[in-house]
Amino acid sequence: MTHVIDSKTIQHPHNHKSCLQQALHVAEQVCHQKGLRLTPIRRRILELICTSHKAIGAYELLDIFHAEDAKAKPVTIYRALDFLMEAGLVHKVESLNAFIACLHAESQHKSVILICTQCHNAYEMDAEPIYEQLFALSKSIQFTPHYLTLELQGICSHCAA
Amino acid sequence: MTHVIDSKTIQHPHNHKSCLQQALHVAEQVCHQKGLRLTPIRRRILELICTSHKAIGAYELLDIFHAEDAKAKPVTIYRALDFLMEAGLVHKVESLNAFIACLHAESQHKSVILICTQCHNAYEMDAEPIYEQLFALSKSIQFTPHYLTLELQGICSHCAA
DNA sequence: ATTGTAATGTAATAATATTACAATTTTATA
DNA sequence: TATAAAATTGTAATATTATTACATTACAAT
Repeated sequence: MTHVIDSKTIQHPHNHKSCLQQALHVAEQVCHQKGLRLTPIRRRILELICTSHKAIGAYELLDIFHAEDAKAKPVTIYRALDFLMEAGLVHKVESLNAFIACLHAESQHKSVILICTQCHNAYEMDAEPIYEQLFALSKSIQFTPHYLTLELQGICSHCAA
Repeated sequence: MTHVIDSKTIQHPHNHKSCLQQALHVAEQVCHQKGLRLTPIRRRILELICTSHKAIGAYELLDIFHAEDAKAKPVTIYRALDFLMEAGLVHKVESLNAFIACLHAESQHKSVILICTQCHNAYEMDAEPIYEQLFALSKSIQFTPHYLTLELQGICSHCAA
């Protein structure tokens, strides 16, 4: 598998096609199980997000999708994103105002998002113990926890090497 | 101390004036120590942020500040915010695109921001052990950690009661 | 006093996200 | 199968958040 490399868009070696297949397969299953409709637009937006290992912005998605479907408008993308996030298939990276696919959508969502500030790749790592501790800590001061935003910026192993 | 209460702006009892004095005093110290200039604009913006226990948006700040200084433009606010964040006096709440004053600016910044989704108050709680664990965890997979975004949404004790 | 640096003024615009309402498609069921 | 209800998509407009570029002023160091 070859990768296009430039200063702004570094792709580390990775079997991209299979992780896309895997993600879409899981998405189908999750939606079927939850009685949700993974329509062509929604499926395609998910595909586009999966195809990038960087967090991708709504208007980047729009640029790509609009080339395939001239009717697409900002709200087309945001609706699809809302659906995909609601379904747990996509996460918003708040510190980037951008979106990543959730590669373990079928199970828990107690993860930290690792963001490389050099190559801009972003990926999730399980962090359930962190959630447990923070939730416990917050309950100890009578704060009822609902949703945790947990994003770590740094330099990934590929870029450090 | 009396408080104005409405459905959108709940103020829990709190000695606001003293925490404002305290924050400004610390800000002066921090800036002096670091050789930074807390100009009137910067000081006033910090004051406005401190005066709210909710995270406050840049354009909310602009509305208030513009009434006092008709020359104020968006970039006036963003410059002051950049300075205050750089100085460690203010934090951006990424999940709200809004800003809070750091009430322990003189010491460490390893905290979690607790955001009440009912009254919208936001405050920091020390979470150093969480930082240590996450940093250790990320290093164990050769990810070099630089900056952590840690924000917990939920219901505060006042609102739960 | 002079000069370099930092801060502010001013205008324009970019980037991100939402609202409102109409049209169409899908689903459920009469 | 006809049809009503619900969900999805189309379309336009606009709101919200943030930045860039360049001119001017104030400050600090010599």
